Amino acid sequence: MASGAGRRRRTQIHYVPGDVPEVVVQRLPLYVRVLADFEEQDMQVVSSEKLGTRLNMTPAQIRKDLSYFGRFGKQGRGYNVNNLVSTLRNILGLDISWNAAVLGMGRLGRAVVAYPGFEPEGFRVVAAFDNDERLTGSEVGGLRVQAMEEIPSTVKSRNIKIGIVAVPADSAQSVIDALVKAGVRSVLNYAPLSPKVPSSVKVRSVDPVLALQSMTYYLKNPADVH
Amino acid sequence: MASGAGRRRRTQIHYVPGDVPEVVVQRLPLYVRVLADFEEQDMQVVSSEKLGTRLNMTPAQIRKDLSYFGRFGKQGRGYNVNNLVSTLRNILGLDISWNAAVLGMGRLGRAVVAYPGFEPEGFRVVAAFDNDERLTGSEVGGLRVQAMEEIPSTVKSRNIKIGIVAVPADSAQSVIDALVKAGVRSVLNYAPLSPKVPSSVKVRSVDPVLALQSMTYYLKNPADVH
DNA sequence: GTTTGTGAAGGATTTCACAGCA
DNA sequence: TGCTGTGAAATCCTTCACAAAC
Repeated sequence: MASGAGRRRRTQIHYVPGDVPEVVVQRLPLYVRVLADFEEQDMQVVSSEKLGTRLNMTPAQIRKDLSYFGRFGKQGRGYNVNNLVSTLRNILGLDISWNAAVLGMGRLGRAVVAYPGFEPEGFRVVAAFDNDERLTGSEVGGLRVQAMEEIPSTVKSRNIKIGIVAVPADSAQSVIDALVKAGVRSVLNYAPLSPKVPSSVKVRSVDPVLALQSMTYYLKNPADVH
Repeated sequence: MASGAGRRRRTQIHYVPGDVPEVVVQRLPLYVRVLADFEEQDMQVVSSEKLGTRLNMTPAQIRKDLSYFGRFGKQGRGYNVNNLVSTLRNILGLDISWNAAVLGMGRLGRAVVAYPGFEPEGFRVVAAFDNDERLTGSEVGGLRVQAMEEIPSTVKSRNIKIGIVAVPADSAQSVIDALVKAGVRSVLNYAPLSPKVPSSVKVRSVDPVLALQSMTYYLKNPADVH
């Protein structure tokens, strides 16, 4: 122990996970995304002002968000792009890759398996499940489709930490229950329902229809100001 | 004027759109969804308690949300399922159908055009756009792929109110600018960026990668309590 | 007895504004 | 001078708790 003496130690200190508001955690990936873009453009340093402009957020919010995790900036200069992006990736666990299973091999599940956007971000779809016996045993995107009964063993053997649920609404809860029982604590849910999970499990739902249905309110009631 | 005398008039009164918090509007479609399900099961009446159980929300929040729009319940009984679902549909503008255009005919855009979940909810994809000349003129899901230059005229002639953006990140902003210029005020964005739009325009982004990237935080830092 | 609708309280999140540092 | 980090203030959102209604 007795950590590094070096020069001035400035970064990496505090951050007690439990103290960080969930909204803040949900914004961190946005920061990572623009920072990665700035990095690609060989930008060395960036201010909260510039990040805010790019993300349509106030600079104060960005500074406050980052302050939950440490002190990463330099007064008068801003943030070192490379440092900040790699620190945030580390905080979020994006510096390692995560194995996921896709549940449901219908139209949507197949699209998810074929989706090329996960792999480059470190998410690997390593298993595919479906309850239809006409599908189990067949291949989808290089994966053998397995029966749901195999969830517990495969989750363990393949070190699966994330379940991506693409089954119909009426079977989603039972599939999620099975995932949770098998130890999965992160669920990306494409089914149109609000699943019940223990508080130790995170669910994020992706639902374009819900998104549309709240926008029509504003189409119907054009706000005078907003 | 001098509105209905009848018996007691209870419902449908107030609601000044500008006063309703956006979070509340975003939850209304959730209520519509469960109510529609209850309706299908021939349930006549439902309490905020039951709705809350189904949605993992407190009954108080549901009652408060609904109270922004009127007084729809009966003390001691609850809400009439049929009434409430149709009132909420009306408030949200879900009692009419909306025309949408899909922009970008790559893998994702094609999937969106083929997606069977929009039509039954009253969202019609009536136009498809792409800038690649090898695609324009061809057919995708029964739609002729049009060049982006045709956005203004087609938005008007086909009464398009919603743009669904499925182009790469680097062309998304310009496509959205074109939509906005053409009068579109609702954008469903699949591209990985935070687009800039005037405050009169609503954007909702669908991004499974962002959703995953914030869940890994909790995988990495299992909360003691939460 | 049950459940709504809602002021008031409480909690969470955002923004302000400025001391302090580069 | 320029910009961060952060307490304090302001705003926003949720929950409480209870009178009123059925």
